[in-house]
Amino acid sequence: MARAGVTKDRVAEEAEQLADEVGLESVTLAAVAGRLGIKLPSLYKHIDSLGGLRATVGERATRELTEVMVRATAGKAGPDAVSALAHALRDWARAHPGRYAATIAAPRVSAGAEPGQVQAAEDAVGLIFDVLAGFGLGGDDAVDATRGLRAVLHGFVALEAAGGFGMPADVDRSFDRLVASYIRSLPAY
Amino acid sequence: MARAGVTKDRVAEEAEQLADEVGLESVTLAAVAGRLGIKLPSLYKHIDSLGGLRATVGERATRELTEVMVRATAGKAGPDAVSALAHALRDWARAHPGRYAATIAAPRVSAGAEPGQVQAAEDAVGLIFDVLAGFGLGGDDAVDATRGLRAVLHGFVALEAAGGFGMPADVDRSFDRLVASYIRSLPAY
DNA sequence: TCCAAAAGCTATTGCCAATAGCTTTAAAGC
DNA sequence: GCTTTAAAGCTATTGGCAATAGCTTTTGGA
Repeated sequence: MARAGVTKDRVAEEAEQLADEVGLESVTLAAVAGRLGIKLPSLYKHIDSLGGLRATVGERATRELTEVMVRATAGKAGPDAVSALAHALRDWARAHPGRYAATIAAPRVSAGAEPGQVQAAEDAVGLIFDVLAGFGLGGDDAVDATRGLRAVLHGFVALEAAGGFGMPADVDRSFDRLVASYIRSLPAY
Repeated sequence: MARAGVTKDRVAEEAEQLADEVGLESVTLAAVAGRLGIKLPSLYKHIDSLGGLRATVGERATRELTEVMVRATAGKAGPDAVSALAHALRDWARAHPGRYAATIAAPRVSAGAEPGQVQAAEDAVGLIFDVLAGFGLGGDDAVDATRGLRAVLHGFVALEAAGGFGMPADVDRSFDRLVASYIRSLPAY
């Protein structure tokens, strides 16, 4: 009965949606199969393993996030571009928490990472690098600044997602000020 | 045969060591029990559940990290204190990756968090708050600056632990510059 | 010395990932 | 239009794990 019409992409899409709903760690193959209307073992006609599916989700999510940031920074430069990239990343991460988590867990280059995954991660970092290029940074300075921005953005988003910030004060404002503060520091790199 | 001499603290210690060795997510009750020389079901005489054990590890790790940061900042103030706190946190996180991960996953105040866990998390944040107090910050400014420092530190440490930084450039230097950059931005808060 | 609570055990259940091997569908070739 | 075959589904099974039930043994205090 080969008629459920399941494809690798549909499996990945369902896994992504589920990850956003219940958390990346709580995605089970049984639940993904159930959503697709097939039984768990049938999934193995489309994936290698749970780990492989997670890696696929990570790569797709990384490409999606990169695309979102590219659009957000199009036609902008300097502080405007950095600010737009920062807010685009946070907005997307809040809308897609499971996908976002997959982008961080993904680039395990140490283990046997697929070329596509590595490329996707490099493209994402490359975009940040390019956006910072307008500040006249070169060599190690640019590397340090890129790492700094990635740290600032991931740290804030991850703590926010983990419920690490108490209710009271305005979290949006805290983010705005952190990003603005980072941008002001760029000429010093 | 009540003679293995297992206590709640010993269970937590073994879970912590295992978390540092294989990762927090890969800690199984079977492995913890094996290390203690007892069978898995016997563990339930000392813990409530796997989730409860993870919460206990998180609380203990938060207290340990706070203590490390307190010692590192003792007798220091201003930029020196912030820098010492930052480096103490990163050093401890690199030495104890599983424990560190537990400190972030822990403070799920939204769900039913134990009072002890909430207190431990508040103490840790309180220390950062106090260290930043020397910069003349008050009210929301202090909250924003505290969130900013937490984001910077967690982001860098988490990306580093995930293998997010490619091999080449000196990671220590990137961290030093990010922390210095943050400290320079403090008067502007 | 006794006895009751603490701490261990075996057995069992249910969920999950993964594999083996069978069946059915559907498309491609004739 | 018929046949063949690969793809895509299925059931059955295994092994690991968390969790619970219920029994046994130890051991410290009355």
